[in-house]
Amino acid sequence: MNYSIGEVSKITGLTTHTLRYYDKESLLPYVRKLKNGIREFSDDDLNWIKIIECLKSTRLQIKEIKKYIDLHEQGDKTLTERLSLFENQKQKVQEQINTLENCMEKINYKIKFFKSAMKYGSKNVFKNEPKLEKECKKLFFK
Amino acid sequence: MNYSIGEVSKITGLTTHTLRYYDKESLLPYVRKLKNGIREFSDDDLNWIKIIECLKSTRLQIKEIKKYIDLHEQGDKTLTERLSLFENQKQKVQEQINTLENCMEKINYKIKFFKSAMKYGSKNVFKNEPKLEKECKKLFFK
DNA sequence: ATAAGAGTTCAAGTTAACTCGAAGTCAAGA
DNA sequence: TCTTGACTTCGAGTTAACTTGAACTCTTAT
Repeated sequence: MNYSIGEVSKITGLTTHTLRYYDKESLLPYVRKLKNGIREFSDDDLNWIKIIECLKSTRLQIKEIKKYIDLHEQGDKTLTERLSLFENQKQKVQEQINTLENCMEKINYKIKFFKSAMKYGSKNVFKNEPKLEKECKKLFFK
Repeated sequence: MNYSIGEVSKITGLTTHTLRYYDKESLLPYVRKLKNGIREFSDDDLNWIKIIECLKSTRLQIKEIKKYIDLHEQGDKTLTERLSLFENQKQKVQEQINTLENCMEKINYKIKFFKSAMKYGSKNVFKNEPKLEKECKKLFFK
């Protein structure tokens, strides 16, 4: 299947402006252009966009993504480099997950705290629920 | 224990500039000031900073953090609001974790792919490892 | 014939969260 | 006495990733 830039915009939620911006930044190296200059997106291009969104969600900067695409275009001689780029990124993503899971614990604690405070008043939470006090100490005070 | 701004800077890795900036933005509502205007940070303040860092890592904006702090300062009548703020945030964090775990799968696939490509050449990976082809389809093509 | 949707270049604006520097003050310690 | 580290205000600069708009062209469908 082929898609116009407008269709891709609808599918991905990115504006046509943003898509052309990505193209200009050479993040979309495989998008064909017809003789009249009109971009023709393929399913593969949609997948590239998904990969870009994926990498972006891990806070990889556009110039880093570009770097990866450049390597990709240079073929198999850059495999080692690409491997280490991804191993590096894997570690970063793992760190982010750990951080978020840590936050999640804190958020869950807070939610429990607020619920208890709505019952007893915030000053009486620990009196009524000593477990929460322990949890609090674990989370915010080592 | 009490800490000067310089000490807090060393402990947290934030510059004194940033700490004063946070203070100005009222993200540090409990930092005392001595008569001579010098900030005196307590362990509680250090914990507040940890909470800020935690919320920031979930991409909560400073003005949202400020909003939470404002609610906090208004006392128990804002408990419901704070609860829903955190429940909202919990959902967002869960989404982020899901996204990252999805990315992680893709990254792991890529790593396997690169390793295989280094053995067989990128064009021969699927010939030699049909499992990878399946995995590829699962990840990038629904 | 005209509107819709595609294209181009180019420059400027936006937002968040700092970041930096200047310019000047104040107080304590070696 | 002088350095260090704290303070203040103020304003400008930075970076990333868009975002917007202008100004103009080209093609195709109604």
